Amino acid sequence: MVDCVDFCKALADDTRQKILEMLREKEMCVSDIVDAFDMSQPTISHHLHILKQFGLVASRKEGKQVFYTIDRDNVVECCGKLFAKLEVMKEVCEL
Amino acid sequence: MVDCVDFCKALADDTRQKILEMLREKEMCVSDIVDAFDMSQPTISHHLHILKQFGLVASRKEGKQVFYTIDRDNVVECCGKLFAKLEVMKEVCEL
DNA sequence: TCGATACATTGAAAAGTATCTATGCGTTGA
DNA sequence: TCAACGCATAGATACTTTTCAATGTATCGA
Repeated sequence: MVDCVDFCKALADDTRQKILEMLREKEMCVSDIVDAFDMSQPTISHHLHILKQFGLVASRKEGKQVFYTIDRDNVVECCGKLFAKLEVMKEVCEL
Repeated sequence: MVDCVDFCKALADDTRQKILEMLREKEMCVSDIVDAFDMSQPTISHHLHILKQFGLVASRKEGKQVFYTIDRDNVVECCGKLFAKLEVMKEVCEL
């Protein structure tokens, strides 16, 4: 679905990688994520938008809050594509 | 060695991903790579510099030419780190 | 219905990146 | 020794990205 370059662009930012790490653990709403960073809410929303646009996260609205989760299936698929492209699948899986 | 964000930044460009794909096959000198793109030689050198800086490729000088190769060990290590960070190692290796 | 809350969007400024032309530097062959 | 070749570096420009303050929108409770 998403191509490898876009996938890497989505990951090419420290804040976004940290957000993804947090979402590994559990679903989180925007304000929870904002609290974990020293950044404004619009900035976090911007990063969430990029992550969603490239399919790395999904969102769900519940009342006033919007909850984000990792779209694990798509992340797995993109990682697979990337590894195949770099021809390192075998070696990485042997790590 | 190289952190996950830098690794992704190095990969977050179409030209650089294509260069890496070409280098999967065989070692190549700069002018060979330049010939494969519709871009100036300095632009390609710029991309090679980024790939090298972040440890994705290595270079070797031979006379007037500089040959580039994938630094496969480091790429594998970075991919492993990234997968671990995203906690998708298991799923990707089952693809 | 109104104010407050949670989040998204807009617009602008600053920083970063990709690309080019021009130039520099090392190597080779004449 | 000099010209040509292969590549890197420098400097400039255009584009993209990150960030913020301000504002908009939907939802909830009073």
